[in-house]
This record gives sequence, structure tokens and C-alpha cells, in this order.
Amino acid sequence: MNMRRTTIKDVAEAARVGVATVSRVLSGGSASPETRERVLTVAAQLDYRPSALGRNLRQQRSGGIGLLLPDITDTFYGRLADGVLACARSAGEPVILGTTGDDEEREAELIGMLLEQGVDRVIAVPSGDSEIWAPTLRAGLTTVFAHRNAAGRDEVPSVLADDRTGVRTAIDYLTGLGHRRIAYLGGPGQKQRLAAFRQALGALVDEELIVLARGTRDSAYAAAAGLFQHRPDLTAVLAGGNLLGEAAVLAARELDLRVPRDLSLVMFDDVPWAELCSPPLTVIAQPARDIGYRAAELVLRAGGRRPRGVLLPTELIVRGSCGPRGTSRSPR
Amino acid sequence: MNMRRTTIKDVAEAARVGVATVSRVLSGGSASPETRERVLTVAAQLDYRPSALGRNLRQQRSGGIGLLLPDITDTFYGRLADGVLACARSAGEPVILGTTGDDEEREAELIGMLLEQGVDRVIAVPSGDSEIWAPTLRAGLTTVFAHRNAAGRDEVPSVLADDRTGVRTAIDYLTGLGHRRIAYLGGPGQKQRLAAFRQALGALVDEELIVLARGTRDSAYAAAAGLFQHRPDLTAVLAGGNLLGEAAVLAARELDLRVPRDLSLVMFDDVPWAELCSPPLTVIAQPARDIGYRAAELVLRAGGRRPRGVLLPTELIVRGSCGPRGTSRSPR
DNA sequence: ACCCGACATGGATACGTTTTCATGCATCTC
DNA sequence: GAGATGCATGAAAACGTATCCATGTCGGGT
Repeated sequence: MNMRRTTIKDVAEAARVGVATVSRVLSGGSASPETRERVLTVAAQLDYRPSALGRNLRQQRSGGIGLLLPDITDTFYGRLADGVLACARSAGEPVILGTTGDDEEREAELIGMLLEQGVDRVIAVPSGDSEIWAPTLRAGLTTVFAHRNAAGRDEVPSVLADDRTGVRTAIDYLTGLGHRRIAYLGGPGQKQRLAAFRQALGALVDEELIVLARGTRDSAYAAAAGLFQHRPDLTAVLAGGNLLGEAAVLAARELDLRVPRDLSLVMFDDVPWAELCSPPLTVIAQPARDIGYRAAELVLRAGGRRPRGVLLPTELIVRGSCGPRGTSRSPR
Repeated sequence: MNMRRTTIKDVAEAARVGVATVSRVLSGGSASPETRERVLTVAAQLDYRPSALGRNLRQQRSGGIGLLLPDITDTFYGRLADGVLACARSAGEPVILGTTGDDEEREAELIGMLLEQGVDRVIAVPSGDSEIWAPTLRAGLTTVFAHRNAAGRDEVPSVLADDRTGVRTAIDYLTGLGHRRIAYLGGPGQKQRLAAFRQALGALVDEELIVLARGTRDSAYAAAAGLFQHRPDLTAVLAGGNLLGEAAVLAARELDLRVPRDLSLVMFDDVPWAELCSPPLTVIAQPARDIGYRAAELVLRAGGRRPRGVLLPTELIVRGSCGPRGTSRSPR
């Protein structure tokens, strides 16, 4: 009953060779054809499965990829994770998932856990900035940032969506429709996106129309509702993520703002329900899955090299949530 | 530059004790107060972090929890994963995530990977049936099924939503509204739910109104559209998951069926966008996050015992997608 | 015929930890 | 006071693997 698992030693004995030879055969080292075949046969017969534990200890690293996301509940990160998993699976590497909740402290804690586990490859959507990631890099972890990059960590390669162009085309679209008072509803860690918004809007930028929420649904809704109530003169809003967009739709409905008649809405990130909304939401689609996949490729292929980052294209998908600027809704 | 990481041996030397003592102190074993303090001080000074690699090899098991889900893109599983992660984090255990795509072969492959990694605790939404999980159990893994349980694996504890009651109340609600031809749009691995549907409907059940899709969006849409076109006399549909519900809404819109006037719709699983839909969707809410959390609790607390499964309540949330049966829409 | 290189092979070692076992010391009991 | 009991402690073994190194063998080149 108390079966010990078959080890490399068992295989070696059964094949009448040394353990070193078995190890070589299984890791693709050189061996004579007949020996190789015999070892493989015996290994298959005994249903031998190499123990990752032994191997990991020996080579001082647990294969596997650490994946640190703000929130696995958000479909954007879900798709990103899916991409990572797809790539990791093709490489036979396990993925250790952790969620940071956009909290630096939790992020640091998770990094510590990964270090302890001997994980030496990490894909992260960074929440914290420079000093949190410093020990990680010093410890020799190959790290790739996805979706956004940590401030002051330019040496870490990153896989990003082309936020700048995405924001610009969205703003161009809105201004082309006649909108002038355009609000930005942002989330945590989107300095890049916010900067692009400011730049694209140029002289039209109104700091009061820029609102930042934390990562939760409640916070997003509060930010949206507050914005709409405080500044009834705005005619368009760019939501910097699907959570923010959801909040905007909800808040608009609550305040009896009709979309797109009273309020034009563009949302970052295309999600399935964007089409189900009425009106269907105009969105800036991001290749979330590709971001994950490419990040995984980078972190796996990195043979000590420090590859250059990747910028993936975004796409403005026009549906029905934007219209020409009507009369301002504030002075009825 | 070539810093070796500090090991337990370094700590032992610096504290002028044996490695065994250090190990004991750090694992909460007995030691004299002064020794304990000295060891702890030195360990903190050297920033010693025990290597999970060494420990895992020694005790022949890598802590950590394997989590096998059909699709991390589906928000239901996203929430479930979130629950698992929350519980695992409080226990300091890493979580290895794998997605099966509801494919038995991939599931078996992932199980193999977990075994190789030395993972001895698994939470799974099982796709395959009995024989796939047999080796897993024989290998001594403590396993907990979540959301559904594998056919013929009654010995595995499971954490389920109370599908039976959920379906029954939904059907009662629909029949109360006068509906008689009620369709069921199901996904993979929902035998339980389907059986409940049949039982709740009793004599009204019409086998032609039961359609099963595979796990993908395309398949779900095809199933829904096919059903609606083939049987224009149906007046209500129960979608067995948020993916199916999404497909139903989409297909209904495509075929110009107005909800709830022409078609009443109840969807399993409450998702944020259910409220954004127009009309807002009436749903059977499942405590997805709790399912994950409880499953993690079970798999962690299981001290060799084989705990009894858990059944969590569902809740019918009435919104606007169901109405009284109108005139049948087929003979215009 | 001899030497040298190439190659296959197996023994031994190290990876960092936990745990068992034996030892030594102090205290308690009769 | 002697034996028994308890406790803190350290040496050593074990976990399963990959790799270094030495050894043996074969073939080709001079």
C-alpha cells in the first residue's frame, strides 16, 4: 500500500545503468542509441515521472512562472492570464498566480513568497514602484511587466498596449463629434494613459474633469457619480478600463443621463458585454490575451538577455455610445 | 557579485548553534529561550529566508494548491479563483493555476504536471469523469471539487451551489408567469443542473427544448440561435451560465425577439453586466467567491480526514427580463 | 604499433531542509 | 546519593536530481 514513488534510481537499476546515464538520457544528453532506448523503455514501463522537487533543489530554481495581477475578477486580467497560461502550457511550465489588489504591500509580500518558492521568472502588472521591485531584480529574477510598467524601472522589459495611440484616436473621435468638455475616469497605476489623455487633449484639458478611482467597483462608481454630479457641463467621458466604464454606465443611468444623447462614452478595453449594453459601447480594444502571451514568451525566451519591450496595437471600435455634442445639459 | 543566498547553515554558524536547532526554532519546535532569541536575531540580521525547495524535497511535497478551472476568462471562474486565492494567501500557500478548457485530455495533462511538481492538494472544477481522477486520488492527493463533481467520484468532497433549489425557484417563477414551453440552454458538465431542470419542470419537459453547447462563446451563440429559430413557440429560456445567457441575449436581439415581451430569460450566475443589460437580467445568483473560499478551506484543513461536502445557497434575483407569457410568437 | 581524441558511462557530490537519534546536562524522586 | 526523567542540543541521514570528474573503450591518424 505504502508505495514509494519510482525514482531515477529504480530506473537505473532496472535498466542496468547508472543514475547519471538515466538523467542524461531524459534530459537529452548524449548516450549510445541502444542505451537510450533501453532506458526509455524501462522508464515508460515503470511509469517513471521525474520529480520536480529533486530537480529544482539541484539546480537551485523552481521552474514555473509567477504571475502577479491586480484582480483576477476583472475580465481584462482574466484574458491576460489566459494568454500567459496558453504560452506556459506549451512550454510545460506551471504558473503560480497571485493577486495584488493594486496594493504595494501585498505585492511585496507576494514577491517574497515567489522568491521563497524559488521561482525565477515573473510576469507582473506592477502596482508598486521602483523600490519594491529592486530586490526582485537584484535577486536575479527575470521579470517582465505587462499592461503597465513600474515608475523608474526602465530596465525591465514590458509588454504594453499602445495606450497613447488608443487615447489619441478616441479623443480625436470625440473632438471630431464636437465635444470639448471631455472627462477622464481613471484607475490606479495608469500614469501612462493619463499622460496620453492630457497630451491628446492639449489646451482643452480641464483638471477638474480628471478623476481617479481605486481598483474596486464601489470606488469606481463613486468616482463616476461624483464627476457627473459635480460637472453637469461635461459632454463626453473616457473610461480608463472596463470597471470604470461599467461604473460610468451605471452612474449615468442613475442620474438619468441618456447615452449618447446627453453623454458620450468611450471605454478602454473591449469586453463581451459592451455589445450587450444599450446602446452598445464604443470601446478601445486592447489585445489582453496577446499581452499575456507575449509577456510569457519574453520571460521564457529570455536567455539572460534583456529583451526590448513590446508595444501592441489598440483599436477603436465604434458602436453606439458616442454622438455629436448636443446642447449642454446643465442650463436646462 | 555572485552572492549565494543565505542558508540555514549560515545562520547556524553565525548563531553558534547546530542547523537542527535553527530549523527547530524556525518551525516552532522547542528550544531554550536564550537560544531561540539569538537564532531569531541572527536570522533577521542575515535576512534569512528558508528555501521552499529544500523543505519540499525533504518532506516530499511541495506545499501549494493546484487549481484547475475550465476557463479563467469566464468571470464566474474568475470569482471562484479569487476566493481560492484569498484563502490560500491567508495560509501563505502558493496557488498553481491551470485551465482545462473543459477538455479531459488537457485536464489529465495538468494533473500530471501537478503530480510532477509535488503538489498534494488540488481544487478542481472537474471536466473528466471517474477514470481520470482515479490516479490522482490513488496518489494520495487531497482533492476537492468545486462547482460540480465528477461522475462516480462520490468519495471526493465537493463545494457546490444549490443548483437544484435554484433551478426549481426559477422554474416556479416562470411557470407562475404562465410559461409552459421553457427551454434550457446548458453547458458542459452540468448534469446536475440539467437533471434539476427536468425534475422541476415535470410533465412540461420537452426534450427538444434542451440544448447543450460546448464551453466556447461561438458554440453558445450557435446553440441559442439554433434553438430560437427551430422552436419559435418557446416563451422562456433558462440559461445555465453567464456565457449561455450572454449568447441568449445576443441571439434574441439578432432575431428581433424582444425581452421580456417575446421571450423571458433567466440566467444562471449573477454578473455585473446583468444589471447593465436592457432590460436588466433576472438571474440565479451563485456565491462563486464563497465556493472557491470554502473549497480552499476544505483542502487546507483536511488533516487526512475526508470532510463532507458543502452546499451553498443560490438566490433568485428578479430584475426585468421575465414577463407574463404573451401570445405565442410563432403564428404571427 | 602507438598515441590521442572522442565518446559513453558510472561513482560521487552537492543542493537546503527536516527529522531521527544519541549525547550531555540538569533536575526530580525514592 | 543514585538512578530516573526530562530537556536542549548537534551530528548525521535522507529526500531525488543534475553535474563534475575519472575511467574505460573504441577508432582513426601518424
